[in-house]
Amino acid sequence: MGSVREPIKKTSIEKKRRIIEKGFELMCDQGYHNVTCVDIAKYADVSTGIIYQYFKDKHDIFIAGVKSYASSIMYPMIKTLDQNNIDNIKYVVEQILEQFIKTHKMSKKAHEELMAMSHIDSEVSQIFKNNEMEISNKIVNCLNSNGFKINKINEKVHIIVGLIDNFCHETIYHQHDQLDYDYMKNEIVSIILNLLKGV
Amino acid sequence: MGSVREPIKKTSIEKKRRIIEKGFELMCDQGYHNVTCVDIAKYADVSTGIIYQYFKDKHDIFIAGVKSYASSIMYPMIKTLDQNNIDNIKYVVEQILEQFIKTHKMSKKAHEELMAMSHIDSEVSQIFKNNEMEISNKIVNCLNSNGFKINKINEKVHIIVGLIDNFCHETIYHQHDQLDYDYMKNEIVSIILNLLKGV
Amino acid sequence: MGSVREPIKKTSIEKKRRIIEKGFELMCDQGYHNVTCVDIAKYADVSTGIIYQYFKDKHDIFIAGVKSYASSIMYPMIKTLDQNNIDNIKYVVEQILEQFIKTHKMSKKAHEELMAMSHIDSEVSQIFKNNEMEISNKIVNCLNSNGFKINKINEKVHIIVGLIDNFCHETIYHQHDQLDYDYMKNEIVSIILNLLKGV
Amino acid sequence: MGSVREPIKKTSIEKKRRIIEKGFELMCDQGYHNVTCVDIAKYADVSTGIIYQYFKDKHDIFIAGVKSYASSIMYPMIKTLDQNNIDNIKYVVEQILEQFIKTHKMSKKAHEELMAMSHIDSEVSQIFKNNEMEISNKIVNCLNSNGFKINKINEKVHIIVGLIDNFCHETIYHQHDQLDYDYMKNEIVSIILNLLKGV
DNA sequence: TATGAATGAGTCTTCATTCAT
DNA sequence: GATGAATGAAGACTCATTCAT
Repeated sequence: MGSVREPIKKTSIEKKRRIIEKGFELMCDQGYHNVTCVDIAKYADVSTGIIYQYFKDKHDIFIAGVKSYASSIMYPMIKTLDQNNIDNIKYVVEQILEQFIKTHKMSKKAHEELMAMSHIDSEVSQIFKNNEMEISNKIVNCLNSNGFKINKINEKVHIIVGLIDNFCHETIYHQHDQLDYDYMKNEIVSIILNLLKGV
Repeated sequence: MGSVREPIKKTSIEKKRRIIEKGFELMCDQGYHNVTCVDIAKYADVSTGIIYQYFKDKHDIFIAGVKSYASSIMYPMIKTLDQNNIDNIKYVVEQILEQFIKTHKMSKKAHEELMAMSHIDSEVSQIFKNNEMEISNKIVNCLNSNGFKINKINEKVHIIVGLIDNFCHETIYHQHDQLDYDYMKNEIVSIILNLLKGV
Repeated sequence: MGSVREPIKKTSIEKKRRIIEKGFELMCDQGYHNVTCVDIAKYADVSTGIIYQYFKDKHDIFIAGVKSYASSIMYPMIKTLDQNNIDNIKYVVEQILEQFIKTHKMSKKAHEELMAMSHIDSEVSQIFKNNEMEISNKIVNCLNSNGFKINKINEKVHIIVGLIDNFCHETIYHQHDQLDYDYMKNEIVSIILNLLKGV
Repeated sequence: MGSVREPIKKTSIEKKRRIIEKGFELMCDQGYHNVTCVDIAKYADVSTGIIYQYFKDKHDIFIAGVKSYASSIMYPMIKTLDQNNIDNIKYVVEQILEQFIKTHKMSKKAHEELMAMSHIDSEVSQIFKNNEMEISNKIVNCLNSNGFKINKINEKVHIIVGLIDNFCHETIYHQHDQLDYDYMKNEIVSIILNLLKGV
């Protein structure tokens, strides 16, 4: 009964990595439900059989991809938060906003598919929830260690992350033709700064 | 080439309605991709054949359900906006927020499935985009006709709708254990009022 | 248990006739297997239900059409054979050949479908076999009553009918580009005359 | 989009061959329209899935069968034509006639189904038209290379092939009870020889 | 008689997963 | 370990025929 194995040889590790990378790419591009395991095998240039040596099923590949993707978009954000000692808080907020948009723009299609899946797949949604939590905590810590004394800081950071997220999606996907996005950005930054100011 | 027919007789119209209602219910509950047309037929207590008389395919049923659902959640909101002459703006905002949450709470499962689909199905996303646009316009009109002179009103209303939407989801789905939702709600209402105040 | 009924009222008789005519037309045009009973009902402008009052099933309609068609192509041929007292046998043969081609040209599509069905449907094939037999007998009688004393006349007439049939199909369907059809016709007429000459 | 694949391994080639052979046999026996792909799979003792790896659909299997069948009935005829130097033309003609009948007798059912399909399926009809053309050309070449100088040879050979074809069908399928088939055969041979004699 | 909506068994087709090599 | 041909259960869709009105 073919249970999933962990590859040991270097070539095998590389092969598993390629299945995740290519498989995830394909599923994001074509949609999880529109991609077959044979498609993935072909695209990753491996045999169909080998997939079931390293993964339980198609879903398993996707989850592996999501995890890898999630940490990859986390990484630059965390780096930004770690580097900055917050002299100029406005600058930092703007930078994070920019970074967020940039990261999402890199893979619109992937992001859409992921958002979809996060709504119907509890495993995926858990990964993203954890991610968001981690980012929120990072921000809270960052603020604390920079001497900000903010009341109800967790609640505020949640609102902030939501604002950023929304604006990001608005910018990338909706493209309401007549909206002045620069104005919106400034407004959002100002709301955020206001939240961080107060008691 | 069995093209889709529109029922004329009263019993048939009722049957078509039931397919939409029951089919949508089932798809939202079990997930669009986990439900077959035979399932829908059984659940709606009709034959499989009749489904293909009134709908092109499963997707067609879903879209019909989405449209019906979308207008059903629109209706109370619009009514609230129409009724109110805004004496007490704070009261109105709070009311809308409450309504939004209430409406969504009524059908959590449906909402998740719909959010998922709106990310991968352009037809669904279009319906929601239109919906959001309409609500935004309603709000803008409401504000204007109540004598509010607000600069960049469209942009602001978009930010507001996003804030409401986020808070609503946060409240219903995430349930971050230690967050003080009442505090968050007040904070959001205050941000909104601030936005509506300014030039 | 809806057994087939014979219509009595004039409008009903007319309705049955229209089902045969239109149904046969449609089946010949689109192919027996590509036409549904609902198609036929629509095309004949009757309800689907009524079809099963007058016919056992789809096949039954086709057979009725075949019978009607078969006698309709028989009719002119028989008339020609009846009219002619064979003064000039060559002239008569040529006339029959011409008539045969003309009749077939009128409904190529129908004829193809009929030929197809006659190979796989014993009822259809029986109708055509009877038809051919009748024509052969007619010819034999005609020749006899015109004073021809021909040995093995049945065998010869069969060969003749086959020759005519072949040439007719060749002319209408095959259209081998470089063949001299006029020459072929003359050759065939000459073979026929030769057959009729001998002892 | 599962496109058709060509088997490489020996066992697969054999499997594809069996699908054609058994599928064609079944379709000829039961009738093309009365056989499903599942039937074919069962009869050929393969899974339904594999059928769609090697063939587009049922029709595709049938065409493959027709091609294989067509060349198989061509082969002995061509061999006869190639072998003979025509010392005794009458003997050769009789031999061909005999061969034709024998080949057809071997698979009456198949032949009927094929004739039917050739009337409604352009792909099938094309195969047979090509076949007939090839045989005609073979005969023409054979005659030429044996020193026969025949005017309008193509036209005559077409008439001859038609005569043979007709007689063959008459013999096998119609079985008109009172006809003297031996006499008919002699008559046909004599007509053929007459045609080949003349300028 | 007449209607045409409704039925559901039957077909085609796909694809996650297995297994002989 | 690796392959990819093979499996067959399951889903989408059709249509001859029935039946409530």
